[in-house]
Amino acid sequence: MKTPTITDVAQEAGVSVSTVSRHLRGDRVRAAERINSAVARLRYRPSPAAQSLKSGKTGAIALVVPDITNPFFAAVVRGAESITVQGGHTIFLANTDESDDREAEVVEDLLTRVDGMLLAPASENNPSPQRLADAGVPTVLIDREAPSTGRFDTVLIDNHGGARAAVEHLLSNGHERIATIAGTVDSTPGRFRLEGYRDALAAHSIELPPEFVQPGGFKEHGGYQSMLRLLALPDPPTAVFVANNTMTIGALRAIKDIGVRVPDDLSVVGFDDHPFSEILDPPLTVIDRPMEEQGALAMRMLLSRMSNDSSRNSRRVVLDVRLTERASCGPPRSAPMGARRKAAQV
Amino acid sequence: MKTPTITDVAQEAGVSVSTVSRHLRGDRVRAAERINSAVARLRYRPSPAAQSLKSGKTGAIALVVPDITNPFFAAVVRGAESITVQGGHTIFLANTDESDDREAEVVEDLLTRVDGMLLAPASENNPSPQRLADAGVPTVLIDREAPSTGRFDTVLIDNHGGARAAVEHLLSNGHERIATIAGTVDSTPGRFRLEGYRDALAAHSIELPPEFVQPGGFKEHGGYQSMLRLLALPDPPTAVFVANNTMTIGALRAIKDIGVRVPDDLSVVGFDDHPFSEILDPPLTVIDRPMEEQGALAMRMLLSRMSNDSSRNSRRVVLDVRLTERASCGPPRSAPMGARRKAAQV
DNA sequence: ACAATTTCTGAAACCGTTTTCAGACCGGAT
DNA sequence: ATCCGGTCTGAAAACGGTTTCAGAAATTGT
Repeated sequence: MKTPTITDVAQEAGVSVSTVSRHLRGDRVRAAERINSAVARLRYRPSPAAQSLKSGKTGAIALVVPDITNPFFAAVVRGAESITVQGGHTIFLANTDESDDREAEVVEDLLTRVDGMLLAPASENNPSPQRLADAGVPTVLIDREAPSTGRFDTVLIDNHGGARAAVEHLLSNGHERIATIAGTVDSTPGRFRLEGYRDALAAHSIELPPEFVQPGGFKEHGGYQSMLRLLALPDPPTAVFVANNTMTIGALRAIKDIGVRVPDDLSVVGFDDHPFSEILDPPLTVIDRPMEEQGALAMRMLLSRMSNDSSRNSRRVVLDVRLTERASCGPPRSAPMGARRKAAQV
Repeated sequence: MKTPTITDVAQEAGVSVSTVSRHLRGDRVRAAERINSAVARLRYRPSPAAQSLKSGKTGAIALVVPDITNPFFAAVVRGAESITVQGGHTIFLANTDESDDREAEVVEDLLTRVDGMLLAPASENNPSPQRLADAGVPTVLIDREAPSTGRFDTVLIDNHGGARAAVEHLLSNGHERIATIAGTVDSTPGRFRLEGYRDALAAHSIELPPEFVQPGGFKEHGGYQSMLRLLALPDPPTAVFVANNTMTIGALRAIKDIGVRVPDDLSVVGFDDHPFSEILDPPLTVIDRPMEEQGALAMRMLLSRMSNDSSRNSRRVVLDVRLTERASCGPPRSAPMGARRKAAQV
């Protein structure tokens, strides 16, 4: 009934604990057969607590994300897992709900239980990465940068370019009154996607009222509220760039509630694909990116950081994004004919 | 640079390790102040490995689910977390991808690292629960039963009743040619939802060809394939009950690809709500259930099982479901006028 | 002021493993 | 037969905490 220890195995096999231990770690040992059968008979499993006390290693890696519900992070998890299977590390997954406080708790707790951490910080002025650095826990940041940038390996995507491509796409459809529902501005993707939006408009010398930038906080409810506010504007936008997938769900719900038609009344581009994007009516045009690869790459960098000399310079990788065109964009209602024709050709 | 140990703290504070330990566990101690400041100065954190080696407890609880991407399980996680915050347990989340093999690995690995486990087994003939019982790990099953049923605390929902309600709803709309896209039949929800479907039809003395039951394996791709097959039938169904949310996404994609209209050509009822259900066109009618509550309840049962005498009889809780009516159901194309009128009244 | 009682303290044992250190054993060469 | 190098072995010392135990210090009562 009680969990068997290595001592029980040794006794059962008639050897010393040292011999059992050695056999289990792979050394040649004369009593190999007897030990094997003792292990099997007793259903012995070494205690991770004892092992990690001795070795200082835990055999685990933490993966901390702001929102597991988001298919993007789910894909990151899958990507990371696919790499780790061989490495023999257990993955501990944790959710912070886009909250700095929750993240601090989670990180503080996991700190001592893992050999390394993959972290997507809730915001950029978040102390967790610094805390991890102080504690000497190898860390790779995913999708979001840290205050003391440059000190951490980081796997980003081209947020600025993606946002810009989204807006350019709307511009090429003849839109000028283009609004955005932005994420949390103090997170990397939130900040850069907003900048990309602004730069694209600036490049075309388009100036818009400040209400055309609505904060949505990366959450569905925020997307809903923001879209309601945009549609309530006296002179509403003809197109909207929504800075992530969950906010897009909320935004579309608002659109549906109000009774606005897409793309006739309003064109929409989202950021990050989602299984539902294709079955919407109309199917959603989005900025897409290699999600699983982002997770896999981060895990590879972490493993390398954990095994190799950990003082090598940190790397900052930026992956490309691309526009997946579906049917949620068209010419604006009151567009000049030139733009209409151009859009029709696409 | 090296992680400080309790010995370092003791030295810094000028007391013995025992005193430090006692203070940290809450005993009254004279040098409390000095110890506190030493702890702060050294940034000391007790080693979980050492603690758990001594105590036999790990302070962690595992939560193993077949698919984190599924908003249902995401909600369960949230529900479970909301309970555990006070209890001071860390949650380790793990994903098995609906695979018995992967689950066996994960469970085997987590077995020794946690004090208790919340498990949603991939299938009913899965050895993991037995393994956990043998190892003496307190376990609560979520949403799915185990082979040696009755030996485990379990939190289920009324799958049979839900499926039956879904089919009754379609029947009351005048449908008779009602198909189903079933989940994995050797899992609890898969099995009972299929039975509920069959019993509802039997109660109305409706007999249907075997092709009207399509296996979808709870995955999106399966839902897609199944729906394609149903629509390719020489005499296709006028309504479909899809046994979970991810398969519904696939099914709707197939419907869209083929060009069938909902609900005009085909009525659809899904199982489990999803953020996207409302923004679909038409919005989806589904069987809904208290997801977070299911997770919270399971966690409460696990904590009680872990603290109280663990030999009390096991409990099996079944939560109610309810039909959330939206717009994806209508009378069949060729329905008799009576049914049309009846449906119109709703 | 002294004894009886209570509170606090440090030394040491222990949890289950890995690893170092001598030494036992083996086969082969002399 | 003896000595040698190389394998293989068990005893014992860690790893970093908690807990028991006995004794020291503080508190109380007289």
